[in-house]
Amino acid sequence: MVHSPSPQHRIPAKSPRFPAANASETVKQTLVEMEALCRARRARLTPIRRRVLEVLLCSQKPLGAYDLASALASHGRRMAPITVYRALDFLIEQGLAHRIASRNAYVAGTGNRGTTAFLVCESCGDATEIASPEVAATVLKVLTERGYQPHARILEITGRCAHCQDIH
Amino acid sequence: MVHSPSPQHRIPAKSPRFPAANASETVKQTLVEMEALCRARRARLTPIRRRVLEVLLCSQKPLGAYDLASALASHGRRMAPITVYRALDFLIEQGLAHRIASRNAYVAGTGNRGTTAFLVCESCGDATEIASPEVAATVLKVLTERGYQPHARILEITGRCAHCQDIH
DNA sequence: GGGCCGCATGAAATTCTGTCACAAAAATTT
DNA sequence: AAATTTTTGTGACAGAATTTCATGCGGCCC
Repeated sequence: MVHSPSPQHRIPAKSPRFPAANASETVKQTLVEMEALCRARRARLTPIRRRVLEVLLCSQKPLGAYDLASALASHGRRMAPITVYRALDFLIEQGLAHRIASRNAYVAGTGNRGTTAFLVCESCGDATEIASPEVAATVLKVLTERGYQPHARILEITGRCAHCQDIH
Repeated sequence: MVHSPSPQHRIPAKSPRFPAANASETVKQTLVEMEALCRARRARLTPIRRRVLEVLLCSQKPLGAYDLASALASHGRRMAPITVYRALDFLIEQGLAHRIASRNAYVAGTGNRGTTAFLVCESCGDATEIASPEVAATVLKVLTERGYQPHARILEITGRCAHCQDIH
């Protein structure tokens, strides 16, 4: 079910929706790398933040804040919204997560804090992070042409992914 | 090369926040044009839809659905959310309005239903519609490269506008 | 130790955004 | 005129995000 053979940023293709504790090997390794990144930056990846990041990493699709809150429930009580949002704020600051505004949802990122682009499938909702220097450069150019400070963060490009074209 | 002197889509620069009835001449004219466009398309620009469109046209900034609901209140009762959203759905379908997802807000459009790009100021929230064939082309290219069907609709580019750089 | 500061967390309430189901009204078609 | 489709109205509700106040914890300075 791999969309294209391009080896870009891909997050493990395991299926559990809210994998709680059974993070796959790949996720575990990514997590370790991100921990290291945070240490290097002197940013504190606390247990809560780590757990939010882990759930995001395990999910192939963008998750809503309340999905996260449910996924991280304990004793039947789901995590308070504010807690989730605070964790997300931190992760987004660090480039470890991104907000997909068109879906009010969040995905794990790569740690890169520059301009990032996502292909969002309007059918299945899947969001694929792509590294496209070409798009980044063009956007930067347009921004400066119009007197905008190049703070461009995240670019969402809506379309229909290869997989969903077949089905429907 | 579309540099600064491009006469792109600009919406009249009058100031009233919720202009209710005092639409400027320019707005009135635009409205007439859009009415004609709808007639040509056999799309029904009903009074409600027209009023929503009018408020959007009069506002220089993106408005939230509830801003619209308040602006269109009568007898102290604001318009029901669903009514606003239904009107917005119609307008968006017709390309007469766009959703700025990063702000949960809406702006008037030009009627063009192709790919549209906006420069969104992260400071003042202003959204400027730009016609940038270059960006559109680049995005299209990337989309097809990845096997995406080129349905790209609206592109939001975040930054800080010239005006806000001075202030802060 | 005791007090202070910065930071992370917890909890409640509130507001904002958006949708669903169903009924009534209006326009279009036959 | 009757049937059908489209639009609008109403109430309830889920989901998204922020505000406000309180608590706990580690380090630090005296």
